[in-house]
Amino acid sequence: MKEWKRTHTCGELRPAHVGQTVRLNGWVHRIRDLGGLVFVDLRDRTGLVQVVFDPAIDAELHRRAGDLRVEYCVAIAGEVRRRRPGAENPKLATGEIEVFAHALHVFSPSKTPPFPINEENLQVDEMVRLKYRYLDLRRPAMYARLELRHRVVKFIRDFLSERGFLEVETPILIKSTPEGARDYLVPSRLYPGKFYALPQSPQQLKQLLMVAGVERYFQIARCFRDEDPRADRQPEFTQLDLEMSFVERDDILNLIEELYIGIVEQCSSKRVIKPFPRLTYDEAIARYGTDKPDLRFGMELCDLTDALRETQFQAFRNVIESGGIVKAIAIPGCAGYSRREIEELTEFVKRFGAKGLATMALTEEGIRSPIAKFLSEDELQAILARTNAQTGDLIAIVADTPRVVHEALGRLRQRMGIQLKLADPNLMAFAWVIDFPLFEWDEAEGRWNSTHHPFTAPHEEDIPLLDTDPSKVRAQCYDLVCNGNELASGSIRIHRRDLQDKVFKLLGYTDAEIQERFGHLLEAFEYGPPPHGGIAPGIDRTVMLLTDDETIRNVIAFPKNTAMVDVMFGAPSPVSEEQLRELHIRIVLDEDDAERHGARED
RNA sequence: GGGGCUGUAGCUCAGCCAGGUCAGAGCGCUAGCCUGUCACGCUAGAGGUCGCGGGUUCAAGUCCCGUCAGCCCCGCCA
Repeated sequence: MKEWKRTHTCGELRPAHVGQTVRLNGWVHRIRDLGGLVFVDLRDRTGLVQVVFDPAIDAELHRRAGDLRVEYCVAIAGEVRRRRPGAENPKLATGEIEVFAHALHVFSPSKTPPFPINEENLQVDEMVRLKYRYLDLRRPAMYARLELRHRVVKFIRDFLSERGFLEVETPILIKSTPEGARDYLVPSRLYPGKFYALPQSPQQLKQLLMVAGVERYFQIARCFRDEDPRADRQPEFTQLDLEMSFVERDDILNLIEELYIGIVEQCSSKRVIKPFPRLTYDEAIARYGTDKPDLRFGMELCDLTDALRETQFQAFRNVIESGGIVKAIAIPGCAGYSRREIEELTEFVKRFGAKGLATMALTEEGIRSPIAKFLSEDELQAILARTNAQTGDLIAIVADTPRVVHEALGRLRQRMGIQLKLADPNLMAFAWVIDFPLFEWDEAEGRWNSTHHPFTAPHEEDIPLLDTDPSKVRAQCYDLVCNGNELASGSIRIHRRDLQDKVFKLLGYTDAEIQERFGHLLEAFEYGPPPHGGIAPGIDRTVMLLTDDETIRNVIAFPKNTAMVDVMFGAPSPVSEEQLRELHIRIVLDEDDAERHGARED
């Protein structure tokens, strides 16, 4: 290696280097063999440079260059020369110069890669990319993602360090507390029949750090949740976990707002809207039908309930009389939608519980609508006025319970915003959503659930409602949303033992359960816990938004696929009898499982 | 647990909806030619159990059933 060690990187060479003899290390990106002259684009992580093999310099070397193949890992030594006039390549940062090789060393040859490394815009089957992830990551676009992620995390570390935060590591092997998502379990060898769990988040640990007097904590924390995957989810993912003592909500909101403005402005070329709008949960639901609205476009939900209270259209009237609501959105420019296209939208909203979708197309010739004949002129005018629809728009109306109406129209709004390209891809439209309800009623279980988590503090003035109407208690919690994604979630925590007990009781925990699951935290809270609160932004999603990726997998170096399989390593995999014996574990498969997956290593 | 889409050469795809020259294209690969290319060019060639199994038919990438795999979504994600 020593005599071939590089003096320069490929991407840094400029006309200023002309005349210098340089050594370069890298991979053969592309070869153009003209017979009498061989051009090789040499690539390292900094970029590309053109190397020329000229028989006039060394005939034998020129011959050997002809044997090079793509992705060979090589060193070359040569002289930097300015390119002859007209031969410059403005597409390359190094395009004004080239390196005339006088020596070549092949560190290692390469088989032909299973997919092209040198084609930027080729969409390759993700299964193949994941299997050969080390080759996928060689592609400059993928390296750029790793690099961006590094810069984002470094910015976070610097930003918080400057503000007095301490980065503290918390354990990966902790205790299973069967709240929320399914835990990943790790069997204990020393304690037969007992298990550790991987943290879904360091939630309780960071609160204990506040009791410990750390005051300002953060961690780039790996979290594990055994739930079914999605494009924006992985079984393990990374959060910026953060907690502060002696603060109130706005201290955290202001800090994170400044942090995210910094991330976007320092690490990307996207725009942010400052300051971040703040919406209450109720407002977000009412206007956008979701608690994670995409604010890059309008198309807000309009309430038609009042205007249609006396309507003769039974479908609406029945809904309203039984306590439901009627809302609408005006979808711009879609008045020309065919029956088939409208039918497709109807199917879409039905997936979210709507019984149907009423539409009114505002064409040049007037209103085209299957329901117009059931509505009075006043009612039609009210709908037009409230939706502020213009000629050419398609008004989409859903009548149902508030929950269904908001879900269906909220999803339709988001989908159409993207489909109609109303959302500026260069804009990061952040917003805070605040004042979530502390509890939500769980129909299936017939009890209250925490909207955020059971340590979330209620608003002071709402505490009396805990005894009278828990559904009306607002939580001191907050979500950071951006472009229709939830990026972060946090809250001011309960630090009073009596209040915490009261909340646990409301959630239906018995004293024994409270003791078993939260005893350690509650005991700590008997030793002078400070008022505290925190937040946990998702790092993967943050980076994914900055890179415009459709999936979180693209910003994770070694992700799992949607079957939760690591196709490069082949994990999960069977383990040996010996390993199982040590862990006191016996595999019990039912017949279907046994047929589909062997769980033992033979 | 449920739904949708996809599966043809190493890669990206056409062919399927009207079953019968349907084993095809581009890129890549191999060989030859080529001294200013930069997606080099030109010539020739190799390469496919059309995901797998079954069925219908004289005949199946093509139609039917099942199954596997991938992606997306619903449920789930305190």
